[in-house]
Amino acid sequence: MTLAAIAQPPALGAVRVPSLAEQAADVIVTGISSGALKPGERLYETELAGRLKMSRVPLREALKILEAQGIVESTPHRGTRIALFGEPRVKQICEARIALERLAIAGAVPKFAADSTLVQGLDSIIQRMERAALTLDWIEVSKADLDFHREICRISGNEIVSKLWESLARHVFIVFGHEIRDERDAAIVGPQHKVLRGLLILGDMTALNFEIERHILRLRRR
Amino acid sequence: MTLAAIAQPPALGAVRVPSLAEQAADVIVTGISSGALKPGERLYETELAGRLKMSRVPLREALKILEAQGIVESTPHRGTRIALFGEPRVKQICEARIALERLAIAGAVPKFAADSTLVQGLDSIIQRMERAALTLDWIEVSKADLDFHREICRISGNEIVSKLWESLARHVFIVFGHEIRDERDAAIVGPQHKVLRGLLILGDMTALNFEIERHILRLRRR
DNA sequence: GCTGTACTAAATGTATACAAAATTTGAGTG
DNA sequence: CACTCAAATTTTGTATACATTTAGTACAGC
Repeated sequence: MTLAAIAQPPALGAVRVPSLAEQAADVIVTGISSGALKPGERLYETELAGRLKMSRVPLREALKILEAQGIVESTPHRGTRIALFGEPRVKQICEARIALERLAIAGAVPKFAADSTLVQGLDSIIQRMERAALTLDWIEVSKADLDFHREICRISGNEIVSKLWESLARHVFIVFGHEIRDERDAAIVGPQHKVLRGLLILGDMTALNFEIERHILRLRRR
Repeated sequence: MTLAAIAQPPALGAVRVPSLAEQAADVIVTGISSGALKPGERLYETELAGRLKMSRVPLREALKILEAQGIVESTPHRGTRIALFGEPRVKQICEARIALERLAIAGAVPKFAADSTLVQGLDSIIQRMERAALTLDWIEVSKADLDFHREICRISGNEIVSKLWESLARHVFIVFGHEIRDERDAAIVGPQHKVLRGLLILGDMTALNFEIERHILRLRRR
């Protein structure tokens, strides 16, 4: 075995250059979130590839990823459509999110107890979130929000939960994009996450199980 | 809008001809489950495509799907490897499965109460399972097992849960493949699912939440 | 006038070919 | 003999081109 093969993590701090397929998937999801692409809309491979300045091959790979995640639906020889994001779907996303995040939190709590430096990751994300909230940059707020919860999944060490979260996060990002938010929301988005942060350190699972549900459902009751 | 576009479900009873990418994904998963492909093993696109008698394009699409589902891991320009399925991973899969299936069950119970013909789907799957168990055809038993739980997800009407289940089911299928089972297991696999079937009709959520955990964890304590 | 069918066009599914990146190999040097 | 550097090989990433299937359309038959 060679030395390079042992150093599995790519240089540890290496700049991950995502493939065109991953980039395309992100652009499509961002497009749906921003409203440029509408739920139910059909995606023509040739046209979309042209707009994204790439060939059909990486675009198709992106569509396969998004299909596996439930963002788009495709039937053989009949094309690909963006999934619908109606009220029932949003409810389902929230339900799944609650279940998944409870798992992540349960796994993360002992890690926070064992290593007190772990909160720093959350803190810097909250900072980023609050900075973005000041300028009402909701896209950046949403990304930081998702990063916050992604970080909890990562810390939990549960790779299955992390993977499922990646699917769900794209749905949530799209739902976030369709929400209408104002200055009042900007004021509370930071404190909301600080509550979770505090409870994670305390390790009070009862309170966490209650609070994470409230945290996720807060969006829907407006 | 055309008529064909309204009849969204492709002919309702049409034989879904899966694309080569989907076929390839299934073959790879089956290969991991059967031991032909080993966890940690690197997958060379050209070689694998040759063995599956297809070109690299659909194979790569398959790998993107499997990567999104966490079955394989790939880093740009450095290839794709089969994920490791150690003891912690199996535990994580079971945990996620319990959380997900509880959601599916909660959604399915009212549907069973509203339409008494829905159980027939479960019954025919159990029949299939028991027939396969008689000949100790564990691959078919596993597939029927997964179909049973997939059917619950479908009946729940929760498409998010269904989608996440599709990811998880492949992990479970691989874990099933690594289990060693004998005649005694063949005798209990049917009754086990009949217990769930009965509780689903009764609609006793407390018992279901308890039983589904026992059902899933049974594998691990051996 | 309506139904059914053959034909045309377009979009998807797949294969081949080329470009870029990384690992491996080996020669040269300290 | 170990180490460094660079060429060569391998492998992945992407683009172009071809085949297959489906949807749309016009026309003939009833």
